[in-house]
Amino acid sequence: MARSKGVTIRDVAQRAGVSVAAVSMALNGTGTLSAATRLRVRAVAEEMDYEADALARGLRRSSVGAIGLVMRSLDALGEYAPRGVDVFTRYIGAVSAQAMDRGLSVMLVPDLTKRPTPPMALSLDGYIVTMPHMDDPVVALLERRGIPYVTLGRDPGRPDFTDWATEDDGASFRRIYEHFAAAGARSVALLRGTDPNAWNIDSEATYRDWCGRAGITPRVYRSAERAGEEGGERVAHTIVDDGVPDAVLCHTGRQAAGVLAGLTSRGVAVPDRTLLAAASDSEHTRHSRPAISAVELHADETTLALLDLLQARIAGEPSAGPVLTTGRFRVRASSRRAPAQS
Amino acid sequence: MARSKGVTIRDVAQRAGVSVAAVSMALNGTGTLSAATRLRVRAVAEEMDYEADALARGLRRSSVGAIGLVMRSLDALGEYAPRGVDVFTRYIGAVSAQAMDRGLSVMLVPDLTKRPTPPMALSLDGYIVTMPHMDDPVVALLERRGIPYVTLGRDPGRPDFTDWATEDDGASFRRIYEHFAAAGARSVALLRGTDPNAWNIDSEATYRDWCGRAGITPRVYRSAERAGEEGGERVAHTIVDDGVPDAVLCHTGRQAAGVLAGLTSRGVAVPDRTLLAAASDSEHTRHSRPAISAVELHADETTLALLDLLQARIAGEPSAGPVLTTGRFRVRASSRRAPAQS
DNA sequence: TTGAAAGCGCTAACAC
DNA sequence: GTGTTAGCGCTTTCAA
Repeated sequence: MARSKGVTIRDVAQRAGVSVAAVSMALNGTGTLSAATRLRVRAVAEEMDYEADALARGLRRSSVGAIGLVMRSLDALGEYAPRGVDVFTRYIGAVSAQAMDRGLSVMLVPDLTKRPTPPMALSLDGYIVTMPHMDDPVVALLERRGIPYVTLGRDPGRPDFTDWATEDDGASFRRIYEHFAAAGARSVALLRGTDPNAWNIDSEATYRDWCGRAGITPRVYRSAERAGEEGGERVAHTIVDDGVPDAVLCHTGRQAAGVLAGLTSRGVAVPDRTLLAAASDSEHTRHSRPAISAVELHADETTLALLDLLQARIAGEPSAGPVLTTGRFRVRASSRRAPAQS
Repeated sequence: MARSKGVTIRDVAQRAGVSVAAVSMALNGTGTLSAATRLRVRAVAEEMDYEADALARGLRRSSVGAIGLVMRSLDALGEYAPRGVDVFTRYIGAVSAQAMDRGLSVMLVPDLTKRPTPPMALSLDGYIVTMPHMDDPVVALLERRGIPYVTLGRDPGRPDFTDWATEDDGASFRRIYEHFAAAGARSVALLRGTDPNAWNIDSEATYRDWCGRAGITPRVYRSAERAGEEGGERVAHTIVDDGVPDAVLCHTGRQAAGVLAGLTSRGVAVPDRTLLAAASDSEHTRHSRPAISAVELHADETTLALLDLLQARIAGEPSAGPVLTTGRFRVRASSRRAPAQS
């Protein structure tokens, strides 16, 4: 339907009085054609508003000028547009925009292993997989099919895989702990998610490591990402029951907002009694009262690296990864001792 | 490359001991096949992890299960990831997410008329074009090629075209003017953008109409969208030179942030002396001091309508458009007489 | 320097 | 019921 009115290579050939092969060569700059024919064919093609069909071309070349983006965190969430959570859409936007600048189109694809498989999924030139899980089936599928891919965040199950980039979460987390410590916090609790990705796994490790150095007893809580604010709120009660810590760090903005609500409802003042921060930003962290300190996303640098890595992979060049970019912790009222407006 | 390892329909046919046609029929549920063969073929296909090549399939069917999204505002901006402006990425996210739920993939495509044309662009099943311009070449191209499309925001040059949806901007603008008036504003200036799209054109008309009814002399200023905050700041000076109005409404968040800066630098206090609001939200409106009142984007409802319209168009059904969804004006400190924290 | 022809993997007539 | 075959629009040998 979409391609019904298309001018084909045959039409051009006929009009130019040459063979289809000549047209193909002329337009792709391949083969040995006289400059004259080449020029004439190009003129005719231009005039006829001819545009090679990407499908047919891809069928031969097996390259369609488009890459896929699959966001595992959203797949896990079971919801592709969670309210107020904008980190994901920002990644999508950043990737799409930068890919465009390279002449690549980006297709957002849901969990590749779920049926029915999105039609074009297996025909794309390559993939960016965000936050792959331990033994991620999507990664396995890509691997099995020989489709080039890179990941945002390392693949926790494959330390040897180097085609990944991420913001330096370890550094961000440490900065937050130090910020807490500087404000006098002695006990710090961590609320992490349950997706088995590097983000959760490595961050807990960073936390335990830091606790070890600081001589603090680790207190790790968990709440599924999909439980959102409610999950955070539930955990807040447990935290209070276990004894109010001086500071709480939550992985997601939604969790942090829930924890804030929970703590407040139990009479625990933030930031006066307990400091609060989130390791990823969202509408929730920005608009809570008090606003919640968080690591702000600056996707551009990371997605740039990812595209570089992916293009190298597609071209069959050796990996230059992994790439770590800097995260930026933004201090807001929730972790400032002298409360200020957001 | 990407498709190198692929199992083809022939492999399946051979293994199942049937013809390729039988496999095609079995998997697509078409033709007349005995239940037995159908089942057996399916089993074999499953076992071999066979997945039909979308390219080859599309070549025959001319339908690839993917739609394009082209954002004219970003094309005009010349920059696909403007800092702090998240309305666009939110649209992208919303569309992608909802399309996924319908088994459609979304491909973000830059200006279709610019060379080189994104390879897959002309092979997609349909398009969503956001904010088409007057005599938009992208729309013309789609039209010429017979590719179904719908638009976010009406096509200003074609009043008869009905396949569009948008938030009810007219209502939003009127609500803002009334909000201004209720706060005692007598003179209201408008700062609009220069892209020749419905958003700019209709909003100015709404403004002039409202001024007429309210007996206010219209004061329309313009600043190119791509001029961003700087543009807004420049205009602020002109506005002050022309005489400080009681209120200023800016089309974009970036413009509003610039106007705020400009007014402030000239000693005009917001909101004490002059009220300020923006007709579209962004990081700037949310994080300025004072925070700027703005129409918050709730893309879901609108994108839902757009997808409905597009699917109808693709299916060749009659148009059910246009669709108007409700915008939501969020009052913040910049337009509240008793200043409060953001 | 050019053209003819063989497919890429698939679907849909049309035979058997 | 099932298989054969003719393409979809393109690229790419291989001959001419």
